[in-house]
Amino acid sequence: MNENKVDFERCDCTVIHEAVVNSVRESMPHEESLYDLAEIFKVFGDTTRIKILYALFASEMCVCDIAVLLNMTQSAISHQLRVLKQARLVKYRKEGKVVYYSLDDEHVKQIFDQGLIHITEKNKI
Amino acid sequence: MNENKVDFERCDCTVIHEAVVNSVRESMPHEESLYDLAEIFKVFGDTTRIKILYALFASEMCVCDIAVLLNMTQSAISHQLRVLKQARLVKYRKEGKVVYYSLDDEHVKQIFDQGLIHITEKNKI
DNA sequence: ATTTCATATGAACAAATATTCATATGAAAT
DNA sequence: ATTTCATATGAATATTTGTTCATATGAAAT
Repeated sequence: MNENKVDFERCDCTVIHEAVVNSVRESMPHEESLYDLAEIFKVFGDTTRIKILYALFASEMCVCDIAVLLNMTQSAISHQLRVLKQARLVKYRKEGKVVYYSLDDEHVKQIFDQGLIHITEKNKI
Repeated sequence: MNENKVDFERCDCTVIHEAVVNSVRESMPHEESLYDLAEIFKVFGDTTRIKILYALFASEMCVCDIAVLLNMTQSAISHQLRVLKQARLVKYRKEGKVVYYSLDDEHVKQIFDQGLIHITEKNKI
């Protein structure tokens, strides 16, 4: 009796498919994994950082080089490099005053390529 | 003379490697592609949307089901579904009052998998 | 030692974004 | 026709996030 409908307080509507919800719930990855996944994509979700990563695909570069290339402030670039560093997407080496940044992840290119496939797929209406 | 150093107004430092900058500049994709790429990843860069997409990996669901599953407001889910719809990541079909959402992109899973590879890679210190 | 210069960083500000709340829409049932 | 209910949506709010500005750091050159 009433197997298919349940009332939850959190939602302002009556559930239609309890069985589906329960089944899907079990198939969901852990909260933490989902959070981490969103965190990486958040890092990729900014034009400046995407540009920096693409630049580093081509060559290791110092902060100032990147700033000139992207026509942005040294400070802005430095802040974004910190984000990329924390996400362990880039690494660096120091040479005197100059700090050279380079890619620290072989998967970035593949992730980007998949993203581009999505774009081109959706654009050919 | 002075082939390796140039002064640009936009950057508050003296460029070190003009040759590198010029070379990298040529290898950069078009501004528009980079923008579009960042836009998709921005969509993936939110826990709620990631959860919705994972739920839809498992099964087509109506808005209310998703709200209950994720323990969130129907309104919040509806707003996020709109974002996913605009990014053409989900599609829907109506059946009376109920609207069923499902995945509209075969690449999402692959993009997520690449992201997860990055996570697990980086977590094994 | 002092100056110079590349980079890093904290605080402030502006812009973007997620959620909530109230309400609209529209289809089915009464 | 009116009510009910699933979903959509606009406005308001709260939070996050990117850039700027001023300044700190630290290494090399003077």
